[in-house]
Amino acid sequence: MDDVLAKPVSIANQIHQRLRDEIVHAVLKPGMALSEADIAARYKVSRQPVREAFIRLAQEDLVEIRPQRGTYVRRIAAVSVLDAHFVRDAIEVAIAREAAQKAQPADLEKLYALIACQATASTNAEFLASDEALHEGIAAMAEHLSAWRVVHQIKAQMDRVRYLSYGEVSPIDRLVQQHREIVDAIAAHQPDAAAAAVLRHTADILHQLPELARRYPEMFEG
Amino acid sequence: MDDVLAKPVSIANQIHQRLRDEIVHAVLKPGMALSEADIAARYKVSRQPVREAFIRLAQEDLVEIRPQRGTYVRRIAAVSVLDAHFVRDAIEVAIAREAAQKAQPADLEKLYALIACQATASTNAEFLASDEALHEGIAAMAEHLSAWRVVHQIKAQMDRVRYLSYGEVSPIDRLVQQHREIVDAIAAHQPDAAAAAVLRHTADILHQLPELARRYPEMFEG
DNA sequence: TTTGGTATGCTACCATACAAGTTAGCAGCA
DNA sequence: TGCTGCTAACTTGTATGGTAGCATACCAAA
Repeated sequence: MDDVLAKPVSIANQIHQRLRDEIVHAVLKPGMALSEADIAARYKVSRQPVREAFIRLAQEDLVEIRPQRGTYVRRIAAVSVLDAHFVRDAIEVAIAREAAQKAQPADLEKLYALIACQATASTNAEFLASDEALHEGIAAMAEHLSAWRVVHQIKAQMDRVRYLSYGEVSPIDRLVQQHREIVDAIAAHQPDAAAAAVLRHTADILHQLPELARRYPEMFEG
Repeated sequence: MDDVLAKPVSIANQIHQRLRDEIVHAVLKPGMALSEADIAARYKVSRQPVREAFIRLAQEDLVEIRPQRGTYVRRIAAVSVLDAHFVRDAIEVAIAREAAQKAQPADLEKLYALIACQATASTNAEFLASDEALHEGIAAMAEHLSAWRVVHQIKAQMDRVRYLSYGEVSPIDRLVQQHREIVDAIAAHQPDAAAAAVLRHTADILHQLPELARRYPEMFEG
């Protein structure tokens, strides 16, 4: 299954993807200063493609460009996570409802395969990758892939928090079980049940938020 | 009421805003080729800020950058409009529900003022501006402004169609009436009624779509 | 007529140089 | 000691030149 955004051709695109990953995975910590010149030197390229990568990241709200001052990895705003959650819920519930109506046996098999894959995932990155693939698969089934692209972008804010919380708060088994409930409801062509299952699933991260903000205060703003 | 994205400082930002407006208002027609050099010459600036504006537009799906080939105003894909509609519905319905719960008298006055303003609008641009202000105001009341930012971006795809259809299909009076029903439901603190009103409102454009695609085939793809 | 190679002019992409603004730090003075 | 103001070292923003890739037109050969 190809990634939803696959065009790693130009240098600017490559820099963008790498920086995006590093920010989402919290390798580049919130609040950290990023200099065009520094990144350019690190990757042995000129400032120009780095600059263009920064522009993309800024539009995704992952960095903040302060003119003539510097570019900084955005701190995680609790309100942003809440709003990201709000938007994601709205879209994914709608997607799940349509998926429940359009579900085909062949598609369902793939989803269950992904869930099985999750259950045996050994690393957080591995789990989150198949997690994303699952949600994307559901969107594909509902024939709303470009709606999923919106979620994908929004999700970056939440994923930063999820990487912080790996193994600390949310047990994998529980998430896998929630996934199973979602797909079961879809397979049974029950839109309401699917919507409810999605809500239960996405609600989890919100409960973790206050604890995480307490534990990693320097990564949050406000 | 400030616009949701107000930072027209750098040349790149100014170029971006102007081009965005011209694309959304269909001054720059779908399929038209945009050259960095041409735009730079038109606005008497260098190619660099134009290029950065193109990058922003590409991320908003308003232009398509084909490396070493050219940059083109995206044709309107019917499926994109459908998906834009899908996402917008999902978010705006959720916003309306929360607005219905959090509505304050002072906020409601502003909304009714906007509706009155719409009823007397003489140009399409004027109407759409206050239309946007109304929906943004509802989002502000629901305390989900950043969710509205997502809608704002998505909406660009639909607005291009709306500008095509001015005066031809959708009578202003009808839209204003729909707005009134939405705000009435919110004022009455009835989430379900508000959601239903929003759905009725946003459904209109979908009915216009086939007719518009028939009338302006060169602006659509597929 | 059709096919294939080539020249030309276009494009976006990248590197480099310069400009303009901000900030931190330190020297010097009250 | 504490404040003021300058300087120097950053930052991003803009301009410009050169390069590689693609498309078209043209011409020659089959």
